Amino acid sequence: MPELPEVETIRRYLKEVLVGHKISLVPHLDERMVKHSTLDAKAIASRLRGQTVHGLQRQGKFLLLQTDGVEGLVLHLGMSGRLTWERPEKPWERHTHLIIAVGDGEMRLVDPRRFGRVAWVKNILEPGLSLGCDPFSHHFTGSYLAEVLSHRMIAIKSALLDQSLVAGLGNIYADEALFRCRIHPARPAGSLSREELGRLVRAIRHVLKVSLANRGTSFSDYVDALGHPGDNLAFLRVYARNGQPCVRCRHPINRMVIGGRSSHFCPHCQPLSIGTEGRFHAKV
DNA sequence: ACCACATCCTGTTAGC
DNA sequence: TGCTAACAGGATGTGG
Repeated sequence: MPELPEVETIRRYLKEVLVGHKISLVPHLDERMVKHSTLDAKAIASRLRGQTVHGLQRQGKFLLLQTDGVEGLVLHLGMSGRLTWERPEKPWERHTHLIIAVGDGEMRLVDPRRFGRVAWVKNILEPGLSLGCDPFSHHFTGSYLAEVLSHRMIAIKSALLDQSLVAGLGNIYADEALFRCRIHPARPAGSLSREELGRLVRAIRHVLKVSLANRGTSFSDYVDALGHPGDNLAFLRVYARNGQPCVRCRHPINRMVIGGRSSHFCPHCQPLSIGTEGRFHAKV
């Protein structure tokens, strides 16, 4: 599933081929992908035609296409969405829902599960996505997390998936970050100490940075704008590794459902009981 | 305000 | 072997 590193990898490539070029045509936009939009599919297609692309920004897992004027297009890849750069003569793949023809190529959105979305917004710089801190922003600190998580009983894993708190994490990197800083995913968010929150912030930045350097994790669907998989799968230490030995202590990795999402962790390195880490082995 | 759960969707996998 | 059912999850909406 495309999370921050995957979306950013796609953005970096598409930006180069799109910016400065004119949209000649939007030959296809499936109405079913247009959600929470101020314009319907037809209107979006006719509005984009003839406009020049001025930028492609990212906020969390959203991509923002800047064209002429202050309005613009918001894209989200959902879970199975792929955004690729193709030759116009290449036949449409099954589940192609959006095609934007620019210069001598086409940007295509293919999304079998249709969890992704396309929306036209009145102000592309303030698209109203209600996103929390960018993990790489200097505002994203242990103090920030302490403030937004204080007295919250929600599992820290669920809190990390809440885009209004931290923008860009998904299931893979939430699990990986919690493993790195040795915090159990089911811990109540408000129970984490300031020291733990500081570790968590550094762990989140680390796992995202490593994945970005590897051009993302190709677990099931993800490929970059040229259709190439990312190289980060080999760097995952807990995600989808249930039953396999922990890379740190050889205990088998556990899987449990938290907030309706599968969570992977080492029960030895990430004890649930508080106040015992580093001194005792949790018994549970 | 906070939190749990249902919803959307289809390709893949587990189970009988 | 072949079918069906469960599963996967990002954002949003609902209801407690």
